[in-house]
Amino acid sequence: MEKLPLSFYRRNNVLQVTKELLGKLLVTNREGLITSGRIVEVEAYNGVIDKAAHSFSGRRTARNEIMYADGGVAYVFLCYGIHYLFNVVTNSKDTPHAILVRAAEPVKGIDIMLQRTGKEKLDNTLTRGPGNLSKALGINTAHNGYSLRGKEIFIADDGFSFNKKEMAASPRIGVDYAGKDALLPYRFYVKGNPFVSGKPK
DNA sequence: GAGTAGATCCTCT
DNA sequence: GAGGATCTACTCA
Repeated sequence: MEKLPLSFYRRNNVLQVTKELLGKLLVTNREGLITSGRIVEVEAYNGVIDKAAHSFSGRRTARNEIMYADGGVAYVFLCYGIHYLFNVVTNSKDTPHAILVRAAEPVKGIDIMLQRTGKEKLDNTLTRGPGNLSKALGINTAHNGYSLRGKEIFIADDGFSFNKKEMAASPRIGVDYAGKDALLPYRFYVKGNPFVSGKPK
């Protein structure tokens, strides 16, 4: 199992990187507790020209500052006061591309994830949707800016990949405020996977 | 099964 | 002071 190299994240085509994240393993290691999931749903946020992105038109604030960093770090923010959303920053410095990881299939540490989410047994709600995923993996704003090749949180390739026929694209979820950019097919997911969230329009 | 309200808090205007 | 890259539970049918 290999951690993805920085060159994977620092390419300039965020859509390509987004597609290639499907099937990779997202791993967290909190105080020795290792949990991981296979990524089955992601969304691309295309820098300054994407109205749905926090970085639209070059907006740069304390919150989204990390989007302007070199690719290969985590961007975590709190949404609706309740949910932490985990993003992968891509491309190079000053180009604020990011990928929202929306869902993963539990692989390791399922009992730990159940404990964190207060669930009794594994079902498809454990890591379905960005809020649940972060909760199960123990991700919060403390991880903002962390390297994705670090000890506590990283993304790895274990040689597995989904068949192209199993993947599909659709508009993104929950970004209706973005006008016509809300219609862009920037969401990629694995067809028929029970952990994939949302209802594409 | 579909539709809606409520939770809850940080960030930006 | 408003609202958000969400989720769940509850209503009504």
